[in-house]
Amino acid sequence: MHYGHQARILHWCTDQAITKALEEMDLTSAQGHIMGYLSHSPAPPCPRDIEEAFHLSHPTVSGLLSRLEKKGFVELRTDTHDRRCKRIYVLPKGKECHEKMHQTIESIENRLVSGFSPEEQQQFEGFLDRAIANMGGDPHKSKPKEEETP
Amino acid sequence: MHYGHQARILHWCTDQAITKALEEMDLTSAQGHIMGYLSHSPAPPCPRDIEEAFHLSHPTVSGLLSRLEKKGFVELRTDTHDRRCKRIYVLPKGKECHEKMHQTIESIENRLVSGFSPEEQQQFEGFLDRAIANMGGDPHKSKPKEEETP
DNA sequence: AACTAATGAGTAGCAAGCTACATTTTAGCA
DNA sequence: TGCTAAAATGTAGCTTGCTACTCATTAGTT
Repeated sequence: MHYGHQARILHWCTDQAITKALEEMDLTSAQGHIMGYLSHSPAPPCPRDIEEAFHLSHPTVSGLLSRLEKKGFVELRTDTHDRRCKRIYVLPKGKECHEKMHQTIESIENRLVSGFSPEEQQQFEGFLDRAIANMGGDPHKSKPKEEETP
Repeated sequence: MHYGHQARILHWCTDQAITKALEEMDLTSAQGHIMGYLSHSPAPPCPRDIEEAFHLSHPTVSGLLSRLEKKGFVELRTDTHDRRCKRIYVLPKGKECHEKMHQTIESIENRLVSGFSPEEQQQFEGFLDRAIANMGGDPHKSKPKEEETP
């Protein structure tokens, strides 16, 4: 009867592992997640896309991008068609660490469920999804079908 | 294959629920957890105990306690026998919210696993514990028997 | 008894999260 | 066309987390 605490601890030590793996690339955990997102984006996204993907607030994303820009991982340029928007371009320094980041995340995911049978992995994932749904769910993931009923 | 992300989301939305439930008591989530710990302590603990219980750093606990003291929930007094230590005393305003906090935490835990059968709850707890152990474990919980071998 | 170790707490300064407010630009409507 | 509403970003100021450093006090050693 302390699942909330367990979720907190699990998130905490997973984040520790990510932090440790990324620090040699001069990236924090939060910055690394954003770089991972950028590496899978077909077109340069705008800060708003980051906010929605990670459910973060405007100022948080703004600060993260400023620091990533200051370190030379990305560059922000105003969109030509909509001067309100900024587009996030990954610079060569940012592209260098794509593969390493991908490997890092994958190895951490594997480590988390090492010793789990395939059935247990499936059960665990199902339990997590049900618990998340019970708590209100991921607000940016649970409304994919609202446009079908105009 | 994204358990780390699920753990992050589960922790996030659980914390949202706690934050919302506590804000009418003028407590943040972090402050509420500390008040909960204090309400179960037989003797007034020192900041060091809080650090170990929540694996937080000195300055974090220092800041949290200052804010709790400024709001009138607790009072810090220097220990009579060891003048390095501070003792954390819960003031009347802090005691008022004990029961409500306890109910809040309990109802959130129940909500998290609502719809789970008793067997599923047990499995889920076991999976979480195994995943935590895989990631290195809770560093302040895994060394309880070191004093038995002097 | 005196010197050194270790321990508890505090401060400075940073990253990352938030709300609330301000600014600029676009979109839509009269 | 011009006025207002909405959208994207930015800024100010807060809480909460961290590391590195400093200070006071106790404990241990000689």
